[in-house]
Amino acid sequence: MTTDDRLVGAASPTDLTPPSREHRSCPVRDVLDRLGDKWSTLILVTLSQGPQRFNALARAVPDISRRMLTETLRHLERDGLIWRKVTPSTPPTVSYGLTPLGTSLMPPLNALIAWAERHQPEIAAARARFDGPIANG
Amino acid sequence: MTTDDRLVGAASPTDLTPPSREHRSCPVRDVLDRLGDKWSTLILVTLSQGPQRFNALARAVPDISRRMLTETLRHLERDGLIWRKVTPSTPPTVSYGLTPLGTSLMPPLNALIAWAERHQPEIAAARARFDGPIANG
DNA sequence: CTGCATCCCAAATGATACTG
DNA sequence: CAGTATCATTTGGGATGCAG
Repeated sequence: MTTDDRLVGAASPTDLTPPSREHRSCPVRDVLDRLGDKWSTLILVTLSQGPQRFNALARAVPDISRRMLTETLRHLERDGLIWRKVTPSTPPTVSYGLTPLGTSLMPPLNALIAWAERHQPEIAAARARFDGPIANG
Repeated sequence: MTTDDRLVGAASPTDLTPPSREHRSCPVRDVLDRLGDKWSTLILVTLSQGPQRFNALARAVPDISRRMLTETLRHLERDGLIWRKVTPSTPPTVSYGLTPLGTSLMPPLNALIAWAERHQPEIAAARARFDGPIANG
C-alpha cells in the first residue's frame, strides 16, 4: 500500500472489494473537501471573531452570493461546526457562531493559514520561475 | 472591518479601492483553494512517503484520471511544492517528490488531517442530528 | 511510460426575482 | 431581514485518442 490509508478510505486487509468507484466514503477527505469548497474557510474565520448575523456575514465576505452563503452555512451547521439561532422578531434576525467543535478546528486551520502567509513569497517566486521560461522561449 | 484581512486580500488602510470584484488576488486564499482542489492534498500526502513515478501515483490515488493527475502535478510543481525529474531512458521515466517547501507544508496539513480523523465521530453525530428530524417529520 | 488535446457531460456558482 | 426558486453560465473532470 503506497497511499495513506487515512485519505483513501482503505478497506480492511481481508476486504478485497475493488475500490474502483465511490471513494467518497473516506471521512477525512470528506472534511477536507468541505474546507476546500471556497467559502467555508472564509466563513469559519469570520465567525471566529464572534457571532454574526446573516447580512453581516454577507458584507464581511465580499464576493459571496446569498445563495452560496446560505448553502455554506447549512453545510457547516449540518457538520456541527456552527450554530444557527433564530430570533422571531419583526423582521426576524438570524445569527450564526462557532460551536465548540468549530472552535476546535480553528488552531489547525490557522496553522495552515499562517503557513500560507509565511511562504507566500516562496510560492510567488516559484511561480515566476515556472512561468518565466515561457516568455523567454 | 469584520472580516479577517488575511483572507480577503485587504488593501492598506489608505487604499479605498472598492473590493467589488476579483478578490482572487489574495495569496492565502490562493493557497487554500489549491489545497481544496480535491487531488492536491492526496498527492502531497502520498509524496510525503517518498518520491513516486507517474504511474505509481496514478495507482496510489485510486480514482484519479491521468488528465487530473498531470494537471494537479503541474500546479503543485508551479507552486514549488513538488519537483519533477525526467530520466531520458527508453521508455522515459518521470518521478515526483516533495521540495523543502512542500515538506514544510506537511506538519500543518497533517494537523488538519489529524483533526478530521479525531473529530469525525462528532461530525457524523452532528449530521445524524441534523438529518434525523426530516425523517421524524 | 508520460503526457497533451479534444470532446462532452455534470456539478458549482452567480444573477435575479420572489416569499415569509 | 433572511432566505428560496429558477435560470444561465462557468468550471471541473472523465473518456478517449494521439505523440514523444
